[in-house]
Amino acid sequence: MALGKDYANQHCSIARALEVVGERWTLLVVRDAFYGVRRYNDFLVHLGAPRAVLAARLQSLVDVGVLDKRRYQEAPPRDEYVLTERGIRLWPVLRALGLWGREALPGTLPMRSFHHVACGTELAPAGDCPACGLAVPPADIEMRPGAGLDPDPADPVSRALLKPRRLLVPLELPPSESRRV
Amino acid sequence: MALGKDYANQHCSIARALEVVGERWTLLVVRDAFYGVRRYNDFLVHLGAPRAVLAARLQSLVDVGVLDKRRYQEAPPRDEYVLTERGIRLWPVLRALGLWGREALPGTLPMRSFHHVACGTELAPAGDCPACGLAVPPADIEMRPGAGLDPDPADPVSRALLKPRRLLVPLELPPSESRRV
DNA sequence: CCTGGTAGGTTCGTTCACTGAACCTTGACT
DNA sequence: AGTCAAGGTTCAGTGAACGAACCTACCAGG
Repeated sequence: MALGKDYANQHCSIARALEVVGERWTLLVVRDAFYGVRRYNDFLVHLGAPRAVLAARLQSLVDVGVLDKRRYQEAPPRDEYVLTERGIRLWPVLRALGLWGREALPGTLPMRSFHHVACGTELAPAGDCPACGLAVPPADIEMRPGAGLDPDPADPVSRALLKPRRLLVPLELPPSESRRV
Repeated sequence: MALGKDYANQHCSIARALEVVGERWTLLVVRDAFYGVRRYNDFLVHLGAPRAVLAARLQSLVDVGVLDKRRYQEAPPRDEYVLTERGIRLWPVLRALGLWGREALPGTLPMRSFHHVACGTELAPAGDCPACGLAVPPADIEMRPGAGLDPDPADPVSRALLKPRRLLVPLELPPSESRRV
């Protein structure tokens, strides 16, 4: 958000958090990372953000320790962006935002639902499993598509996200798909 | 965020929520509303946002039904901005952000803690009361200042927020205080 | 009647960030 | 040598945020 001076003297944890993840696109990048997106180009086609902005956001998320940039291939050199422990702790924020967007805003069909991978039960609003009575970490959550999703999206990342998927599992696009940008 | 086209075709509840509350200052306005701030000038001195931006944010929050603008005095005409039911449902978002800002970001002293007003117990991360085993609505939460707060802030709103306060209770500033802007 | 003060804004010029398009680099493949 | 893909950077144009000044309505004191 490039705020610095104004938010800095707010003496407030909420303001501090917003300094880090409050800029445009930032939380959507983190959301995609939970959905398994790891590569620059996949973020790009899924978000539709300008390349320069995406590069800046990825860099700043790495700088604050939310994402880790790591080499996954040497020739040609390719990096991927993976959520750190600190980034994974942002899940309750995304969860709360998504819940509010779905329930408090009018005329929204449910886009995705989140289930405990061990038992299939849909998670309670607080993020725990009603059946097991346990707090469910993001790695044990399965995302399932809902009625509000576009059934035939244009970009390959959205198409891959139409299938039920466990959070944080890297998204692997079929080679034929990655060509359609 | 004036995004419209880009976020709009994201088919995602998180993106929809961010369209509404994702702009700079917006969530801090909502936070202040939870703390009892209701008047334009109080938001202004506490946030330090430009007047034009604050006016635009308040108006857009009224437009989307998060705040209600209502006349509380006729002569001279004075309006106050109060959280609606829809706005109050944003509490889990602020809670999650504040928790992350405090626990995941380094070097932060706790600024405020939140307690169940019925028993005084500090709330669990999910927002429930560990002693009573109940989900606690914002109206039953008491905010208490923590070690990270500036003990002698410049503006009267920050000074008023140094005392333990129940959420959503309107902030009444002593007349002598409101003069020091 | 004149001045001053307060609440709640609007207007305006400057600065800064976002946008979209084009371009660049590295390495693999043919 | 030419082409392709990934992952960027650069750049001009636009829109939003910023800070200061100004405006309006009302009341109080001298």
